[in-house]
Amino acid sequence: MFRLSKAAEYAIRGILYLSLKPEGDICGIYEIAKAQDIPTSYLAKLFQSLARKGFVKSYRGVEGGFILTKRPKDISLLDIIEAMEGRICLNNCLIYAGYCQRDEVCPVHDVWKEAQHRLLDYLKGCTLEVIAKTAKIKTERAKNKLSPKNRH
Amino acid sequence: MFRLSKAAEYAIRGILYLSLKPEGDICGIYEIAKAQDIPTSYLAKLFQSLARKGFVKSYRGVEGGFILTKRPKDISLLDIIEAMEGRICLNNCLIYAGYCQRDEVCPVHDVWKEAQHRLLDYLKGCTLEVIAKTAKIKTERAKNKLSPKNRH
DNA sequence: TAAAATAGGATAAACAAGGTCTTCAAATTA
DNA sequence: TAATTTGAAGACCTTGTTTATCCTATTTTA
Repeated sequence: MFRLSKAAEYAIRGILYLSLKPEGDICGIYEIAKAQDIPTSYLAKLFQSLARKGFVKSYRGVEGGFILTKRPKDISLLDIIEAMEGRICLNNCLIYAGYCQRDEVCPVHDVWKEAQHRLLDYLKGCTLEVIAKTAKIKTERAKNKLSPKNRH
Repeated sequence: MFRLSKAAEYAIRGILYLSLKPEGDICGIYEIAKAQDIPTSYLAKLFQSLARKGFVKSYRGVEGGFILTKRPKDISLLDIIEAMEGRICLNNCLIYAGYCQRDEVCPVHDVWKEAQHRLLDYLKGCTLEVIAKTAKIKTERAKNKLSPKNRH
């Protein structure tokens, strides 16, 4: 199935939330989880791995939490996805050059190669900075809708 | 994980093989499986489902087998993939309009929408006819390599 | 009758999504 | 300075789903 795992989805949302905070703000896992409606203990685990991979820095103890270690313009969706799921690979024949024995005969191989290239290219261009701009517009639009009835 | 299932992969190769046969040729599952190096009984099951979905027609009994029921230019990779895996959905928020409650606030939603659109568009354009052309070139190139020293 | 599709169940392995519990580090307080 | 508290780190566990097969009958028809 061609679907993003929840792990990657949560990681993206979590990091995006961090990136929208004032720079240098240490932010606890509970706050992020609450704000993004993600199971806290699960998100904690994901952030541990994000810390090991250098996306965030962790602070233990009272007032501990996480901060972003890169600038939003230097983090793309592709970066986060690959950190959580490993390299994107639309088909087995693309695992690595030479993996697929049918490579030189199989005409479908090239199709996947091209499809993957296009997808990666697009996701690479989607940095947190770019997304944050959309976010601003969206939340403002949502605010304007703050008439009586309004669920989170 | 973002990967095509073997079921879809096998189905694509199987149908592609059929499409390269002279039109109207009934072709047994064993031949296809052998030629494409796919477990026979597994491919049999896949072709049953492809028959139910109208891609191929089955003939039972001695000399039975399958034929293609559509023209190669009317079958796209997307058709086959969706037949085997259901609709492509890069992220949960795209399951159907309204499924994702975060839809109007989530800035990542639009990215996935666009990415999915691009992928679908590309796969839709990859018909068996188009692929068959590449196939011809590839097999000829492979044949020419039958001289002593010639790697890639 | 023998070859071949049909129908389906059984399976093991991998993966996804989450939870629990203990340990470690930092800050606060007594 | 020692104890307490807060919160991340890390290891392990559970449960359900999906994948990829295999296998065994049961038709069908040349």
